[in-house]
Amino acid sequence: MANNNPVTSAYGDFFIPALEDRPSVAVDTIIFTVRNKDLKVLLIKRKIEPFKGMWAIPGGFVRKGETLEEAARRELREETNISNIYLEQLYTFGDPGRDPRAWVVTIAYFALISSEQLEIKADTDAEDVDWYSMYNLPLLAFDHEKILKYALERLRNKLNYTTVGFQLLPKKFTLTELQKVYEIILNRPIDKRNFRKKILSENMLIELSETKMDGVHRPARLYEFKQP
Amino acid sequence: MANNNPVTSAYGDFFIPALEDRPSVAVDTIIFTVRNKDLKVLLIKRKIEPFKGMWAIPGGFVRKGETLEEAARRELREETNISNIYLEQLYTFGDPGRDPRAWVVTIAYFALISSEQLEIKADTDAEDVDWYSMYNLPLLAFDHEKILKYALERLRNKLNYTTVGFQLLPKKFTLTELQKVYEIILNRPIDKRNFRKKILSENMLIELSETKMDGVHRPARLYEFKQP
DNA sequence: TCAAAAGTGTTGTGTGTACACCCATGT
DNA sequence: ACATGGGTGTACACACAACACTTTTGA
Repeated sequence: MANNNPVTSAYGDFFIPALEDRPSVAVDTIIFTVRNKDLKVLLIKRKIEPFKGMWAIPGGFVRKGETLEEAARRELREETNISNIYLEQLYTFGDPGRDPRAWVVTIAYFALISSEQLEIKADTDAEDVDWYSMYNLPLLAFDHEKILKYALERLRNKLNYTTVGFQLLPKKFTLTELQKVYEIILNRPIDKRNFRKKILSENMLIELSETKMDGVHRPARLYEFKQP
Repeated sequence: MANNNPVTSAYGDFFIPALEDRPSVAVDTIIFTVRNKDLKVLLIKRKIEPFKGMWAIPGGFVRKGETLEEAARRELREETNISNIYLEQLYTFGDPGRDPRAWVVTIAYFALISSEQLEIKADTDAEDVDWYSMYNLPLLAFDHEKILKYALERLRNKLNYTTVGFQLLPKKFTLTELQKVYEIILNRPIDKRNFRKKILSENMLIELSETKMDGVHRPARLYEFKQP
């Protein structure tokens, strides 16, 4: 195919770009969880240049025949043991210089997993994969710091008008546990009475008859999220 | 290069997909404007198969060395005469079947232009390019109906917590004109007193000393948006 | 009886909504 | 003087924020 291929409207006249004028397309997935009173993100340590020794968001190239979301879910299964988790498209990053080796357009997704689902796949080298606090990030490769900041912003916004918060908890949880998730993500204390009033007024929770003992004090009522 | 190329983590081991395993990457831009008491979108009539005779969102392939937004702005300049307009990334669509000819991943943008900027480029064939009401769309090619619906939803949401509404008006405008923009996009009537109270309380407007006469009635005060 | 977290109500403040009349203009 | 859209204020409902004490448990 000629090198100087005409590139014009995709849907008017259809001159598809020459093979060598196409970017590679990847998906990167920011995997959030809440553990140890901290908001954690899964990162992978780079063993090769560029950015050798720095940390990166897990990702991989999209394969022929896959939807973008399928690619993200496949990568997630490869990094962790879990399928069927909350996943949402975040933003697409395509600046030509963002990967010094090649032109890579990345569709970023973010995933939320609960502490009960939390289990890194055995066959990934423990040295290379780790959870980092969003409030204490290591040096990040590529434009990944920008991507993480954007993901956190989106997560915080979504907390206020959706039910994403429940995705970070096991099936049964106490209201205090839910409140802690909100406090950790928003990084500020929340009033207990106001929080309970608001959450319960939304009618998204089923009050169970069970309680949970967690130390030398009054047991806490357990709840379930209404639509699993 | 071998046909059976390993495809793995983009940022761990780096095996970039073979040239023939890469999608083409396009940007499509939904161009909104408000005119004739209607929310309009710019569409292009397809002259070839597939979807010949149906209408499509303007778009084109991203070129080497461009950012995604630059590609969207370049396409916009090619379709219309205007640069320097409001542009925002919407969502990325990449289902393998969405274009029957080839694997095309499209990053959708949406643009807002004011009626004073509104001018379709002379060299585009008038038969093929037209403004359509969002409330009375023609048959759309590809997955473009889905994309337009998503864009409208985003625009409506943004109206409530941002200042995007001003992008659809000329520099100087009356409060009634601004209210009409809101009513047309949200597709419902708004109370005049409440609307004015809310808009003015946001302190985003400069009250000019000029007024605008528009018929046989009291002239209306003109305003400007604070940060152009 | 003590420590520790669970659980519970009231009040003030701000925001959204409903609603009706006078004003300035040209004919 | 009349038709037309411009311009204005008040009252109610609801959401959010501030704030302190009692309950249940195990040691």
